[in-house]
Amino acid sequence: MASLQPVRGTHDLLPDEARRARHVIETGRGIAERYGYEEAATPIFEFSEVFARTLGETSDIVTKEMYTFTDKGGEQITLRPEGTAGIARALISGGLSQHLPLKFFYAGPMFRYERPQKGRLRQFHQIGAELLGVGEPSGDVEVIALGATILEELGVLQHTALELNTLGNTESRAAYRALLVEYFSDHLDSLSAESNDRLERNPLRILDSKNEGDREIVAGAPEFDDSLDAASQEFFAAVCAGLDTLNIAWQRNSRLVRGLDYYCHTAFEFTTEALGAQGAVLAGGRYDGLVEQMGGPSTPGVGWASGIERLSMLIGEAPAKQRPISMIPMGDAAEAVGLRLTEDLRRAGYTVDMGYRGKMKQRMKRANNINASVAVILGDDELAQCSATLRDLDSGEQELVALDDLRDRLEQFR
RNA sequence: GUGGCUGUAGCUCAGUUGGUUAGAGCGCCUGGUUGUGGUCCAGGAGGUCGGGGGUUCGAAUCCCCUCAGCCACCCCA
Repeated sequence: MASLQPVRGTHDLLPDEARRARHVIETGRGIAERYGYEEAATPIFEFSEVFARTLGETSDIVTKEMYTFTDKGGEQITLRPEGTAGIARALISGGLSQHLPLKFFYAGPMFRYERPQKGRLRQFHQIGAELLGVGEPSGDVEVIALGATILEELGVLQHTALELNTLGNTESRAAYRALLVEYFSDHLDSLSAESNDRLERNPLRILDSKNEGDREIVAGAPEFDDSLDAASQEFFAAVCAGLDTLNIAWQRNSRLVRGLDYYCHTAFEFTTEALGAQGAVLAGGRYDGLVEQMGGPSTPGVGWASGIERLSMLIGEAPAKQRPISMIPMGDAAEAVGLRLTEDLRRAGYTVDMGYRGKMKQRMKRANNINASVAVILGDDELAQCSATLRDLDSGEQELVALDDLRDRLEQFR
């Protein structure tokens, strides 16, 4: 076995898998454009502070998952663990606030130092969408609808369920958090060690604990809805109503919380059973406080991200490759003619393969292996008549065609 | 980061209580066909049994360490 292993949690995208990833990205990009989202790309590394400040000092991502290093200039740099912070930073540093609302689509690699598992990698890829400058619930609806449409187009929507929750506005969230801390503090001894830890850092997370003992205690915890003020309730109701209008099925999950500090109001996840413990396929929410927290003007935002590898695992086979035409010259004279024909056809838009060596049998075999639809055979007999033999590789039928007519005759094999 | 399972040819796997040159199917290469693939027949190449150390006359097989994948926790995409 090769002693050269890829770095843990990374993997190669060989053509088969690359094609699937490309299909996911192109589908996402195409649909995002119909919704008015334009592609944007931010650097894959930023000053560490961009993530540390926005994701929350106590979040898991910041405390243990960031790939951080000091560059040769002494700067603290971090490989991006997610896409939203970079977009927000770009909004501020590019002075884009005066062009709001802005609608961005992005695709690219993300990095998190985690223990790898199926559907969980250290370098993984996401597509994502961000809507900036829209504080209305219709923004949430649009963003979720975009996600649903992409999943549908990829053929995976039926394998997912949309879970929806609200975290309320800042005031409601703070009030609920206080109630939770008060409640759980009375049960400190019964809570798991992990949840004790969470009480300090992110008490909402306890609601989502899978620990049996925790669940019993959680069952008696205060309900989020009781802490929601009128404005927050109204907002959530509007989002739900919008989804209903669009016939997007959803279910309330009052345990659904987000790990990142900047989320408020809507939180959602399209989840699946098909990926083991990694249920989230496409997830996001509203982050009205983020841009301001980074030092920019107060700017509402809502968006989501989706794991390309996870989507790829759900879609099965990628669309079929283009079937090439196989050029098969026999001898030096034919080689030169074949080279020229191949180039002409390629420039005319055909996909053409011409081998670099080998006897006819080997070249035919290669034509078969690459799933060519037709072989163009050029030998002395053909050249003498300024013609080529076309062999239909599916039917096995072949015919002599004048070189001048070649391009037209190949039209049916495109 | 914690716990568990796994690791034999390019791929999927077999390998009997430790015993001689580690096997199969698929794939790959060559020939049967001086210019005809996909079917068929014949032959061939390819493995330091994840890596390192140990026990033993002898290790793919037993023990320890390590790396990687997978599963659960955690977290999420």
